[in-house]
Amino acid sequence: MTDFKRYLITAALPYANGPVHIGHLAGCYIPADIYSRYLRAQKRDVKFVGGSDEHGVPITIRAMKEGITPQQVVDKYHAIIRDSFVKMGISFDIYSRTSGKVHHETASAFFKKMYEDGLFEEKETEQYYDEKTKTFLADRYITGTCPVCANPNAYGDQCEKCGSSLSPEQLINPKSTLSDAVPVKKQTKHWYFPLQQYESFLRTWILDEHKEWKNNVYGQCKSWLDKGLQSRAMTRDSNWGIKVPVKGAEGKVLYVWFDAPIGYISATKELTGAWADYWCREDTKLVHFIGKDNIVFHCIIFPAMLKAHGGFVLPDNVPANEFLNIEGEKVSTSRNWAVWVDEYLKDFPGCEDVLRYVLCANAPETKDNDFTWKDFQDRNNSELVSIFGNFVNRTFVLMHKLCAGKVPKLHEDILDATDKAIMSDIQNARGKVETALENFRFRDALFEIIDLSRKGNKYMQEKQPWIVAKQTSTSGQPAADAQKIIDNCLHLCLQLTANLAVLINPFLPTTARKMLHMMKVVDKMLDWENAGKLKLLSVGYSLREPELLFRKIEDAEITAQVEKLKSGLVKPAKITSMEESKPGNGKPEIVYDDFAKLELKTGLVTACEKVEKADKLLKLEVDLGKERRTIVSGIALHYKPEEMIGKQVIVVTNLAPRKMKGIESQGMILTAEDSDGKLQLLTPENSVTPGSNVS
RNA sequence: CGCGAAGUAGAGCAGCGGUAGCUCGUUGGGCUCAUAACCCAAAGGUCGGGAGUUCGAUCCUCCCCUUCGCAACCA
Repeated sequence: MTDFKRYLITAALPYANGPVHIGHLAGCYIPADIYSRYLRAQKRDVKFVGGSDEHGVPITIRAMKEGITPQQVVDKYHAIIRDSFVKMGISFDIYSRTSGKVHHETASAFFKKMYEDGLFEEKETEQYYDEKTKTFLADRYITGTCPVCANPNAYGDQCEKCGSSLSPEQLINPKSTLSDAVPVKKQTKHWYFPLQQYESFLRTWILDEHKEWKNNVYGQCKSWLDKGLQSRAMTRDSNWGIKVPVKGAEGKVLYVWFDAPIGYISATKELTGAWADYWCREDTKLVHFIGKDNIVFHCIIFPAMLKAHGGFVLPDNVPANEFLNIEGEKVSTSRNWAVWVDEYLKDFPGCEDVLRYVLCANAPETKDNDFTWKDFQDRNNSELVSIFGNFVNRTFVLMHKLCAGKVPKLHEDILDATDKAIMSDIQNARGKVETALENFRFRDALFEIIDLSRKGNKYMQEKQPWIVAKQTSTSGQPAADAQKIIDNCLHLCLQLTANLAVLINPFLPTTARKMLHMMKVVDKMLDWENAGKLKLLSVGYSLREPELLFRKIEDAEITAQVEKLKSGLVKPAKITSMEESKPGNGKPEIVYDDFAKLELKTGLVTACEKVEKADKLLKLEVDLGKERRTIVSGIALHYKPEEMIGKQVIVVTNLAPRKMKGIESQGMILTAEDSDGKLQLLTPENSVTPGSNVS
């Protein structure tokens, strides 16, 4: 367990169709970096690898929309992402990319070996195909009108407006998002990986041998295994990606979730000729840092692939974090509700460590957490500036004032209980931080360090050397006894400061370097073995004037960020596209005859009840004068059943009937949607006879 | 609908069978070396709701509610 010879740390490959935001950092890059820096400080053999994930359909679609090539898309974002990581101090030993040559060869060979060993199943299925752009369409890339709520922008797998799960067949007027073509079904062949064959292996390996994994990870794996695994297609129809290295597989590429994790292997290959030591020897500890959305791929599918291929180590742990929300709402890149790292770096130059601190201190380790700018400011101003920074600063200032700028002697003869307590606090801190880090509890580890500086402040307050200094002898200098007390206090505070530098180094590397500079010592002092030692600074050594480690963050900066976040918010896609298009609306012009095809009548709701097991559906009985009809409508989130009764509504009466949750709906009720997604019934201004024509 | 995780003071978190704890914030006091920073103290919670097991439950069991995630060819 503890005798691993090598450590291989991976952080999830960010998808190169956009920049990274703070949720990405908090989710895996910061914890992975802290862990790697900690291991390096312990002089362990560690490789920290990562890279951009550059394949997959969303990239080809972005390229198509922007009129550039997929390669140009990934080149652009790979550069931005890499730059953000470098500036944030994420210390990858290599940051590679999956469009690279080594990766193509590695992933291709990996697939080929599995293929030749007969580990895949070949299956022919029918899939939707866009004949105009000559591409197969995932359900996600087919849109049409939702049969449940009539949202015209529902996806082939789901309607985001009403949350209904859909399949492409259910959409009214299905269209390809790529070209407006009507999708047609077409035969296609793919290679499936029969995960079920690895079920018993996975069961033993995870459920029996890795009970120490985090609750969220273990729970989700157990759920998958209990449900039973199924074959999964490992190839896709696309021309962007890694060609399937099999005869007759033209126009097919490896599924991104097959190719991406192999990217960890390729990156290691690019880094070192000794890559196989890290991937193939049992005494390597492999740790994948990821966000919770990736759990199954890293705990089930990739390990099964590694096992099937043979010859690779399996991850020892997969400490997945939950998600970070922003100002109470979940991050959404499409709505631009995010704090982008590249923008933070421009807005807060020199404050990289502050963001590292806040994201670690508030990391979503056990549940989703919320990032607020107010909390960012509070943590900076109180914990970093007031507690940690201030301790270091007052130590240095006093040392210059009372000890002539040199490390004072420790007079063992007059050490009292308070001195001894702080000495053991310093010695104990290391163990606490180590335990927390070994168990991937980064928040706790960081807290222990801040707590140590808190104890330092308290110690100094009790010793109050500035008061003691006033006990002067006849010469006007502090009395000899008084000076001894001052010496001891500042000696210990300085040793504590040196310890803080060692401990904080994995978390806030830039801050640790600043502290080294003040103490005039070399990087070597940051070696982890120095943590807990009380003789890091030698007596008589002269130190520099202090510089401030952190600056206060003003209210104005915070309100500006909140403002920026809110003003940058993109309204739902439908509304923006309408604003952008020419006056009128997004749909093509029609003639009167098209409109006349609709039969619209007024109706009176006579009865209404909620449809069971459907969040959004109400079942209504509507009086249309000559007849009564049952209509199912997706308005339950906006109207209660009882308030619907007696309402006048406008009904489309010649719409083909459609079954929803087993109830046949014989019409459609018209509503208007305002900007925040709330539905309002359309209703006659004054009461009219049920069954009146609407035109 | 199914599966997983989470719901504890104003905020963020810990505890997980025996009189509810930490940090920040708030209020009051003290100090002045320190970036109006530091130290001390107080106020603030029927531990999501309900039932059960137990001498006793925040902690175990069951049901329900809320949030997030996963799955159904979304990386």
